[in-house]
Amino acid sequence: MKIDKSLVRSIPLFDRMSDADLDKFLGHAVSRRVPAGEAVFEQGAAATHFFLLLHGRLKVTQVTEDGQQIIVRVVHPGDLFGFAKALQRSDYPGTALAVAESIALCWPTELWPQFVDRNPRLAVTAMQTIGQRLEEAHTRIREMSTQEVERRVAHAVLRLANQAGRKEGTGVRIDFPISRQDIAEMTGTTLHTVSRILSAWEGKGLVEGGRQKLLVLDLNGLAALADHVKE
Amino acid sequence: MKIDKSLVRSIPLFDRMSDADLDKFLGHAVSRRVPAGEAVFEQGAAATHFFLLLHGRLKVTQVTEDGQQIIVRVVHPGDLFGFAKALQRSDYPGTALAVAESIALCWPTELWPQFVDRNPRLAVTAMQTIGQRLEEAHTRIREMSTQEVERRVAHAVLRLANQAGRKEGTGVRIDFPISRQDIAEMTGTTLHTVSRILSAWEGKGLVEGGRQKLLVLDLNGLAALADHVKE
DNA sequence: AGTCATCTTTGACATAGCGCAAACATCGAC
DNA sequence: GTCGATGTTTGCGCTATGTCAAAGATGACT
Repeated sequence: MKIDKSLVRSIPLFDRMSDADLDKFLGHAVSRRVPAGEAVFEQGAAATHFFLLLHGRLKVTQVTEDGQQIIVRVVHPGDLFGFAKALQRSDYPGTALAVAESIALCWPTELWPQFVDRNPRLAVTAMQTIGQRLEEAHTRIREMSTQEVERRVAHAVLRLANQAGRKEGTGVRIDFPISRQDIAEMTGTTLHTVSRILSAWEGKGLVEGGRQKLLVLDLNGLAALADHVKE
Repeated sequence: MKIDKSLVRSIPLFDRMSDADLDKFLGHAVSRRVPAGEAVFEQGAAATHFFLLLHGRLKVTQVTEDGQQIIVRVVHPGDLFGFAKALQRSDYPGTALAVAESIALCWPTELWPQFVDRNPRLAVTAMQTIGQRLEEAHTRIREMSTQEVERRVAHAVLRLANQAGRKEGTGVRIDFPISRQDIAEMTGTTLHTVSRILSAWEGKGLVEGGRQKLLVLDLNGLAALADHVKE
């Protein structure tokens, strides 16, 4: 298996690993193509592998007992995901669904302890990564606790623009198919409300919508909305 | 410094550490008494130490730019807190306030890497701990996204009863001073709404309130409320 | 005992945003 | 090009909750 090392190197989790160890690590990996709409793993399934996204885009979702769905996070190229076993779970807490054609590296979870034993730094950096996710989660909790829907949506869109934005003409295109429903599930609201908000924004020239499309025209304007303390 | 090893042993983070290493670890600790109402550290301050709560109770809070406060979590005896540096932050993301007279062990953050180097397992178990917190955060996000206030409050109270409950007569007493405002900040609502909800519950004989007091009389009844899918 | 600072309760009112429903747009398949 | 599936927009009414306000409780301090 021949894998480009540069992408792997670029992610903090591996940047300090020796070249030999990295080769060994990659040697155990299997790469897997995932067509859009297909799941890499399902919520509740045994956590047999952990993954690194090389290309494409995934959304990790959870479904509540009563059938409601939320988007836990979006996985971008270079992100590690399906970490469950390392966090002492035996099953995946969510479903990872490809929203665009994707390619992921897969390792059997059993290998994780070995890699950590051989390379203690790995555990440290992994912990930092998780720590970052924890912070993001707290940010989200803070927003949901204190901000009204429009500001939350503004923040979510800005984050997407940062993480998955591609310059396009006057604005920034969100670089994967995303529906109002998705945005609703990321911000804790309904697709109706999101639709209304985006329509209003479109009226003000802040964004430009479309079926599963979003183009941000005025980042500053959006940021103002997101930060603006209503007076 | 003489410290009782049994409590420290009982927490997962240290259960696999050798006796010699544990002694060394504890040898570097300083214990600190924190009177109720005083902060162990403040949001934004340089993360000079990390801590282990031996006795008492803390709440970790964050304040938003516009002055709103939320409670990130409650720290119980045996919990590690003020972890910031291990997660690659240089400052504390929140304030840790003693809600009851407390005693904490303190280590300088610089020691963390040493301990990890000497004891790689430590990093693994630490990561598991953080992973658990991440899950809790996601649970909270899920609840805030999909459940109405009353159910969220029910869940929060049940959690408190589990983690800080002391049997008392017919019911379970929440074992530290907690205000309606606190519960509101844990569930993303206002103290008014919490007060109304608790009053209603009191009417149904589920709980018994009081100034900064809460006694749960009917755990099952509350659980029913928490799980009940409204039909 | 009395005073004060904090909490708590409750009422009245306002409204954000949800649920429901129906029309409309877009895209891929045939 | 037509059709069907899937996503989007928009109107309308409703209600859960926030906001504002004021009146009790409770407990600490002197």
